[in-house]
Parts: sequence; C-alpha cells; structure tokens
Amino acid sequence: MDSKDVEVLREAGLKATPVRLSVLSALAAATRPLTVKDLIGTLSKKDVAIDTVTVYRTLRSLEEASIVRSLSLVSDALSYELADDHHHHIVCLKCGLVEGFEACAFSSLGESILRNSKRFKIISRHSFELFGTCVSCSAIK
Amino acid sequence: MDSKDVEVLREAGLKATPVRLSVLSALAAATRPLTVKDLIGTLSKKDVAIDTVTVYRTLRSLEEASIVRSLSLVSDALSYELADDHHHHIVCLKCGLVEGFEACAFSSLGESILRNSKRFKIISRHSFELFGTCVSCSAIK
DNA sequence: CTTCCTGCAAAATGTTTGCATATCC
DNA sequence: GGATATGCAAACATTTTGCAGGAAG
Repeated sequence: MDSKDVEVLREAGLKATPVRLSVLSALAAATRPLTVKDLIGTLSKKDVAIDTVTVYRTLRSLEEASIVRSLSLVSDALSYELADDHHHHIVCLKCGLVEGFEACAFSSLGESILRNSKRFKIISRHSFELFGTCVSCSAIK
Repeated sequence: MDSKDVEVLREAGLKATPVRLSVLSALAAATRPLTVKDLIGTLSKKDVAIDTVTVYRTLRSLEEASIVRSLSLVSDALSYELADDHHHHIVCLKCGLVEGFEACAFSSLGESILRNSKRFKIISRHSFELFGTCVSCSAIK
C-alpha cells in the first residue's frame, strides 16, 4: 500500500522517497522488529541497494516522526518496528525467534507506579519484553 | 562489606580480586544502573584505575554468575546493576535521572501471556522499563 | 528552483579478541 | 605451581558526521 505510506510521510513533513517507502514496506512485511542489518539484507534480496548510512538516517527520521519505534531486543543493536500497533515481544535467547503479545503491562500498573513516584508524573514510552527459550529450542538439550 | 562480596565471588567459582571487589562496591553504592563508562569514571575518582577491557570482562563474568544483571536503559550502551533485588526503572529522557520501582509487570501478566503463547512456555528474564520526563525537566520548557 | 535526501569516505563510540604478564588460591 | 585475571594493542561492530551530488515538491 504505497499510496498510504506516501500520505503518512507527507503528513509528517517528510519527502516520500523510494528509500523510505522501501524501508516502510520491509518493516510492514516483517513478522518481527528488524535491525539495520536485517533491513539491508531484506532489501538487497529485492534488488534494492541502500547505503547503511541512509538506513540509519531514514530510521531516525521515521522515529522522530513517530512512524517507527526502536527497541533493544538484541544486546548489540537496536531493532525497529512500525509504531502503529502496540504490542510487546517474547524473544528466544537461543534462536532469536520473536513472538508478539498484546497484554500491556503499563496499562494495568502505570497508574499506581506514577502515584508512588516522587519524581515522575509523565511516562511517554515503556518497554516490556520477555526473554526465554522457545519450545523448539527447549527440545534440543 | 568486602568480606560478603568475597564470599559471593568464591561461591560462583570466581577469584576475589581487587578489580571485582571494586566493581561490586561501585555497583552497590550506585543509585542507578551504571554503564562501563560510568563505572570507570566512578572508580577513577577513588584512584582505582581499571582498564576498559577488564571492566567488560569483569561484568561479563559477573553476569554469567548471575551476580549482576545487564539492561539497556540508554540506547547506546548497556547498563549494569546488582542482580540481588528485583525492581524496574523509570528513566528521564532529558536528564537521565533513574528511579526504581517495585511493581513487577511479569508477576501479574506472565501466566496469561504464557498460556496464550504457542511457542514459549518458559521465560527466564524480562524487562519492564518506563521512559518519560522527570518533574524537574518538565518544569523547564 | 529550493529544500531536503542519498551515497561515499571517514571517524567516533562501544565491545571483543590475542597474547604476555601478574595475581589469586 | 597451576589456573585464572589483568593490561595493552589491535581488531571488530555499530552508529554518527561532513560534504558533494541528486531527487522531490
């Protein structure tokens, strides 16, 4: 749905360039958050060659525009996903499998946490990620 | 309380060296998780000069022994804290202030999340961190 | 045509590895 | 004395910056 993405970018004051549209469609097609390396790999398979630097800058622009969101699921690099739906992740520490879930930790706890906090009254983001071993990896000893 | 730390290290099969004891006491004295850079800064103020590489290796050993825990509160580096008490954090995105809180998201949601997951039955770790603006930084426009 | 995006080169930052020496037990 | 920790140099990975050319509106 390119036309929709063009609109989203324009509304954010960003030019609708091929690079940005490619990044957005790659993120939309992914079943898990992608790292910069993932993105470059995914795009190169579609014969879209994009410079690493451009990917970083693209993601930064998109994040500032709240179109994508970054999270640290793997310790050595940030991952990115579209910001439009709210969910969290379970990550397999052995194979990297990622599963999303809807239960939001903050919705149930946020109020009491803020009430008990002396120094914070406004929370703009939160992370709630689970790490474990998936069923397949559990089978392997 | 060095003697206690010596014991903890020995139990984990780690030698009780000055470097490790310094790192542990720095983490114990800190009011927030420390990055490698923080640690080196803190220790150098006490005239303890430790090589960056050694800090990384020390933290890795301590983490493998479950004596410390790593988390990514800042996007560009991992932070470390003692593993002995379970709590989460609220981080000010402007000034970096960190406040801990006890409410654990996973305890209330974990069971239902696992019940709904097709591919995961065991969770070994989780993160639940809040990001916002502290009261002081809110005052500044 | 003007603004902003992109690519290339280079650099800054965070983290790891190899090896020789020093330290703990 | 033997195993393991430490420091130094060098490598590696991720991310940022500078600048010139190119494309979008």
